[in-house]
Amino acid sequence: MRQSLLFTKTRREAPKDEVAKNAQLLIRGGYIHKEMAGAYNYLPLGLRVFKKIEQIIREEMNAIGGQEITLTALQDPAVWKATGRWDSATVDVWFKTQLASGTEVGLGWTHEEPLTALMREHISSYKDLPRWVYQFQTKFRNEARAKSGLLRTREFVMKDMYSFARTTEEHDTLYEKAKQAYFNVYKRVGIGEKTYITFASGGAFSKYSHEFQTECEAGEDISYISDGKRLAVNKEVYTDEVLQDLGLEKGDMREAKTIEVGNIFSLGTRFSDALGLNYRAEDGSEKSVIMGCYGIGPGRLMGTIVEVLSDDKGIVWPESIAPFRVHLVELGNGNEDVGKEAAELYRELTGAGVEVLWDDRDARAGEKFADSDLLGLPLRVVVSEKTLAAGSFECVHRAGGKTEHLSASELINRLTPHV
RNA sequence: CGGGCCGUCGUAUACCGGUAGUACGCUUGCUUUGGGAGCAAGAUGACCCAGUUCGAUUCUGGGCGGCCCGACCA
Repeated sequence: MRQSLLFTKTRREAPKDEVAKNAQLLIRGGYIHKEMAGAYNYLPLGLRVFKKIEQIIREEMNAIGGQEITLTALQDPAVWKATGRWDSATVDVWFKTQLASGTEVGLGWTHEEPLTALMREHISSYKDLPRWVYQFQTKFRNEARAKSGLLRTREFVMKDMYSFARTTEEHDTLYEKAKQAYFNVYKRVGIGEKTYITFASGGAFSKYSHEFQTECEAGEDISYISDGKRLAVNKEVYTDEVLQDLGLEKGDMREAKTIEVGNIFSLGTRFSDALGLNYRAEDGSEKSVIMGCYGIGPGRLMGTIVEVLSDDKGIVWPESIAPFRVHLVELGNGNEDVGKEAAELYRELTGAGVEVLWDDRDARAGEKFADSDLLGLPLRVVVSEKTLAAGSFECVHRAGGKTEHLSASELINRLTPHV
């Protein structure tokens, strides 16, 4: 797309009320806009990144058999009362409101209850299991303190998946598959190396839950990482007993700040029993469905990626989630030939299926380069009188800064898959 | 939820109990053109409500909003 038509603009300075690096850079780049504390709007560039992250997650969930749905944000208190999670003393993040009639409703902060109730209509036999269901849906959580930009907000989209199994053994195989799918997601969005599966409190339903924690100074959590075994233990359960249970030695663990980028739980029959989600087994007996839940917030993931990968000049997007792969920077200074060359290259690249942001603005080189660094697209291709004279384009990789001089065909060859 | 700090053009900042200044951005013109240009001319601002005062953006109180530390965080 032509940058001159993009309605968002970059800013030289970050707003004073944002301290978190992810919020500062994303706001300066025009990716997001803060609506209020803990609530951010996604602007064109930010939405493109968000959608790409969402799509990667979607592909990985589909790969293990997930079926996508969308549940409502408006929640009927009845199902929550059945599980004891309607009371605000028990769950302090509820946003509650009323219908015009005075009937109380809640804004969903998670969806075990409504989905479990819904599945009663569709699961009645062992033949109906196992199943995976997931959604990308807006959650509302009345956090006492929103903070750290996209890392902790009051309104956010979450991919929440739920598994339904016949037995704990079957559940365990589903759970392991989900773990692998999650690893795939972190790897594909560029933070695989810094993300560790982490043992955390299992709550009332099982001994442990698993978190995916990404090592980062901006993190709210403290984890103890075993580099040798590539796993971690959340500080909340870091005891001698747990270490022994997991076969870990205190001396092999190092402390680090981490961001929780995913969390998966075994739910057992906590919800199926409370809401009556049962199935008829082969022997005719009535049994409870064994459930699991699996969450990732694409927005928090986006914030984490900015925290982990950006440098002092701006954002550094991995190719898989960059809003565009190529930043075509035209330094024309009114030279018509440069403009023509840029237009031609833009046509060729987009024709080859490469996403290009074309900086066709009437601005000086310094400003364009600074903006380009800030926006952080993976490859900057400069077209100018210089490159015209040289007969090749200057291509600079945002990550690492490597510069190459390539012809149009070499560039297209590089950017498109070979058949 | 406890504690602290803060609220001034679009953004970032300054000063002041008596005409609110600067930088970037924006508009117009000229020059400039490979790392956030220069000159000239413009437009745009005190969160809300009360109180003190001849006069409040400034002082006091309350409200609303924001950030930070802590607590909390299926």
